[in-house]
Amino acid sequence: MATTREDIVAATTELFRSQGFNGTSLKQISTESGAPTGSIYHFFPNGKDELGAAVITESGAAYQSLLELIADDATDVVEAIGALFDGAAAALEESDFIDICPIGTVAREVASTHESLRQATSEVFGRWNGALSIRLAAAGIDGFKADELATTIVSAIEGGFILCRANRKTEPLRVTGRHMQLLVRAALL
Amino acid sequence: MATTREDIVAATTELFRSQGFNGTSLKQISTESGAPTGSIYHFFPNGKDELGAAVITESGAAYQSLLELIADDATDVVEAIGALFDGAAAALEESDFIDICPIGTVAREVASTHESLRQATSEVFGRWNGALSIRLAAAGIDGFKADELATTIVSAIEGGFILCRANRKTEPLRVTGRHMQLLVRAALL
DNA sequence: CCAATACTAGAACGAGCGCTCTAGTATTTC
DNA sequence: GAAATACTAGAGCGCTCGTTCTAGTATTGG
Repeated sequence: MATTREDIVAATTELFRSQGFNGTSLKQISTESGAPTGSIYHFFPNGKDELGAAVITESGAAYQSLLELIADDATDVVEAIGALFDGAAAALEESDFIDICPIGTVAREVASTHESLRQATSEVFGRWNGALSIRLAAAGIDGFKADELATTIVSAIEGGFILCRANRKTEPLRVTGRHMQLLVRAALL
Repeated sequence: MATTREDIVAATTELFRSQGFNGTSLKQISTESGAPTGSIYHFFPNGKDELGAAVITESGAAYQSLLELIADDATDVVEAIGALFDGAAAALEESDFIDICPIGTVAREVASTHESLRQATSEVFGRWNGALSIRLAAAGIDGFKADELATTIVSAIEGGFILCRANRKTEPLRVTGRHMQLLVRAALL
């Protein structure tokens, strides 16, 4: 059984996915989560900004766990990259192209206007980069190259979400994933 | 001398870059463009949605011209890709990380809620893809492969903007650009 | 069992939203 | 030069925004 706080964060995460930060109102969050305004302000006294930061940090950690699960399940790092992009594409299709990463959306919207949120997104991306980088390095890629490759892979996933959502097609993520596999394979030689 | 309509579109484009669609109010657009509300509704009778679509279509065309200029200025297609990403990175830094592509931001925000805007973003991305694809094919890459590569390149640019903006660093775009050059070079062999 | 704390509940606030409307001034067209 | 059209100007509409506030109910600790 989920706590009220978890309900609020979960509902907000879902709303951020399809409408972003500015497009989501506290009224909607209250309705979708079943928690009244008072509860939202009880758990997040600084209001929407604080709730937004929690959504970014916590959903960022959840994505990272998923990423690590996928990676450690694959037989090699090249297969892992493919599974990552194909998994994202499948989730997107299943949700009628709603289920994109909310962090990239919020980063674009508010990086210039809400410094605390910008920092939260930056930290999450940094951690993803680290998780990917470590696994690429473990597969035999030089540390610096691994870090650069991880940066490109995160960029490609986030950009892939944009094209998939705009076109209502999963091809961009799948195609981009295959190109990322190619880059990793080349770095392994 | 710019027309009032051009002033409105230009001001809105600039505001979308830093705050997105939902984060930008008509009041701000009026103030920044110098045009009163009446003028905005004179040129865009269907209001904010119609203005938003115009911003996407017109700034999309402007970016495409820039892309073609850069591409046709370069000695080869690999150099062109590098110039594209480095140019984007430089513009970003010069503008204190505000000057990202507004189209990717709007696509993520409103693709599920404003069908007309989603279509506008899809068309723009399609045209960019075409412009890139033609040039990759002209350099000797098989047509289908060229199209796929173009998709990945557009994804990578848009995703690169996210990481750069979140981290307030230009490295992600530059690193990603070098990786794209690598992919193109590999496809040319 | 009672006091303190945690949490729920939602009405109400001022501010700002997108949009409409009326009235005005330029500019064109015949 | 008169009539029609194009555009400017901004006050004001109903509504929703994020936030605050008061009052209530559970839950906990001594």
